[in-house]
Amino acid sequence: MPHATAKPGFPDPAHDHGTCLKDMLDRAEAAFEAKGLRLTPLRRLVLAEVAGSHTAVGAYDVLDRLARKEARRLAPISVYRALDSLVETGMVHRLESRNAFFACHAAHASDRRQIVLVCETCGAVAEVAGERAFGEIGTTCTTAGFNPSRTLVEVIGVCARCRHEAAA
Amino acid sequence: MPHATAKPGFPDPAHDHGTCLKDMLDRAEAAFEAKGLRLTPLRRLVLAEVAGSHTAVGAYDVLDRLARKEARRLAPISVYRALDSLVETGMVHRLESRNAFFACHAAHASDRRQIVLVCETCGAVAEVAGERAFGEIGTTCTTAGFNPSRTLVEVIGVCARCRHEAAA
DNA sequence: CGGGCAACCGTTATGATATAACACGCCAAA
DNA sequence: TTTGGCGTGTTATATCATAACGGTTGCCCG
Repeated sequence: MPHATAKPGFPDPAHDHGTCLKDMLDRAEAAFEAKGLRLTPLRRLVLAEVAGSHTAVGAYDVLDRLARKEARRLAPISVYRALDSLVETGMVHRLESRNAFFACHAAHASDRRQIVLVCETCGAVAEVAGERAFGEIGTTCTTAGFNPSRTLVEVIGVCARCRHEAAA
Repeated sequence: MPHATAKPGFPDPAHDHGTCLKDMLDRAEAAFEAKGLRLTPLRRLVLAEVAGSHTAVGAYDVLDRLARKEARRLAPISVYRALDSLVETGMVHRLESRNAFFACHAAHASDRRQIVLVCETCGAVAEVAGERAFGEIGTTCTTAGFNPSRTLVEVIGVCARCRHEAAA
């Protein structure tokens, strides 16, 4: 059973990230198509940078990395525009608590009910299904007479792997 | 029954905000004392600005308002330092999704298990108890082998009052 | 065909949010 | 009375994000 993940959410560090990335690009192709948008070379580059790791990256990180690879330096706005399109198509999410972006490896539905886990040790970001938690939040909102349009759940902590390493 | 609130969470617009503010300052006095910190004039001013409404305000909003009232202009860092101390004592929370700050009118325990509701129409911010939701999130984290240290739940939507007004 | 529209990107400039680094005064505890 | 932590001022800088305008491309549709 190759590439098995011990726990849901965080990736095994031994996983084949090349495959990971290729899958992302395939899904992106479809997602852009579905929205009548184009997955242009620029967007592809930005997506590749964001999806290059399982951590969240800032827009200017993307900018710097691309500058190194591409020899030309993009304007910040270009990166933000690319990121906007990637967020809009659901390929990338924004990590609000850090003003940063991370790739979505899950292809979840447009109604995102995912809990975002952020490891403060290794920086990895994972999404896990949060149906029950989101259900409770919805109930609480209803009780308060509040009509939610967007719900954000981000948890900062330590992932299983880092905790085990710390114990060693 | 004066000053009754129709729904928990959001304040009645007719409530006596002067009392509200005074209560805050009293609680602040105690909270700073308890942490061995001082509620200095500067911190008091910043708290008063943040607590002046039930909406979230940016650090530079505070800065601008104080500049108008005080005739001198503080450096941004001074406001941020004051805000840091207010956040540390729990008098003010940060609204991560907006890079802004709001006053905490609840005196909840240091382990904050509150859902933050943000009305996108009137800008008001309310906190409501989220025991069950936080419980579910905790369970999900455990399942994922994740050890949480800080959990953030922010819901953007429309409060009861604004919804009723929109219907009119 | 070709007019028009929407998406896309470049360029320049600016706005908004946040912190680094260093100096000094205050005050309370040793 | 020395010392050490807290609080603030000052200056400079880092980091995050968008406004406004112009030009190109691709595609739909008359």
